[in-house]
Amino acid sequence: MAANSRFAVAVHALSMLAVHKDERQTSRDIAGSVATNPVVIRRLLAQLARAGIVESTHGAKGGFRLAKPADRVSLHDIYKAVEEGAFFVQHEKRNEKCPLACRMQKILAGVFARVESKVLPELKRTTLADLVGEIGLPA
Amino acid sequence: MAANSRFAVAVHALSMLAVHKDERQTSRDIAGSVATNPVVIRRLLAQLARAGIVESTHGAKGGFRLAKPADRVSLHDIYKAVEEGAFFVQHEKRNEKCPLACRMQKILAGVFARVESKVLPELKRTTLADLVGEIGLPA
DNA sequence: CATACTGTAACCATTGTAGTCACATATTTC
DNA sequence: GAAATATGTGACTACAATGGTTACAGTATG
Repeated sequence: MAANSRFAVAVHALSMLAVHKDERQTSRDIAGSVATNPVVIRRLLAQLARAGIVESTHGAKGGFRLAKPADRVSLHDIYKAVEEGAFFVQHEKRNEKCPLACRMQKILAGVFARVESKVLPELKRTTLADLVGEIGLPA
Repeated sequence: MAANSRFAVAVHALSMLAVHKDERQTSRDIAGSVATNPVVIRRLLAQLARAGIVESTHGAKGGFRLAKPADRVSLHDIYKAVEEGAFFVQHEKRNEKCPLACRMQKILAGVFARVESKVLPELKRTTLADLVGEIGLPA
């Protein structure tokens, strides 16, 4: 893995929990499906646990499960939990003495806000349950 | 600068060219406003030149200018020129023997495509001229 | 020819992410 | 209670992307 695939991996892992909603899944199980290291999964799911999306139990027969029904977990919840910040980033330095540079800051903020206002509703509308529905029948 | 601010810097630089549309701007001029190194600007504008968005001339009195009117340069054109790939990225590895993992690929692709279908029209609709219009009157 | 530009290679520093090992802690099972 | 099985997390390595910088070849102007 090279690029930032945290969101994709999170959705994959959570879909797995949603499909097997009656058994706990271990980080090893999930890592097996995602083809990565269990520690990577534990770190990612730790963030999702802090966001109230999953629950974990230690010890034998332990593992992870969803903390709420799949139709109450939106992609936006997941995104917020695992990715920080916005889709676009401004350059933080600029020449404060340049009038254009100073105005660009607000203009770019406006552009980014407009784009985000298109994306967020789509992410909020889609839930884990929708994705699981697309899978067809669970294994 | 830490994060990926190429798109923001590109918009900043191009706005500058749009505002001063009768004089060529040098990479040094632009770097002065953006507060970065001229080479960084030249590298970025070289990509925009390949995309047909700016033109450059070498030598004394040389520099950069827009290759077409500001109302014919959309933010989408700029984005395509300076950022590669999509907004979201999938994890490329997965357990090919796991039925869920295999289906996740298509499901994620669908999700990402839906989000993109919300973003692209917004980027295509907005032009450099729109941004320059927001600046108020040029210096 | 001197000057003033772009284009680009080369290199360094920084940062973010993934991957890995190790281990403290918690829970179940026997 | 001891053994087995989990999570949570610190520490470390490897790697890729980005930005910043220096240097220089090529090119246009006057």
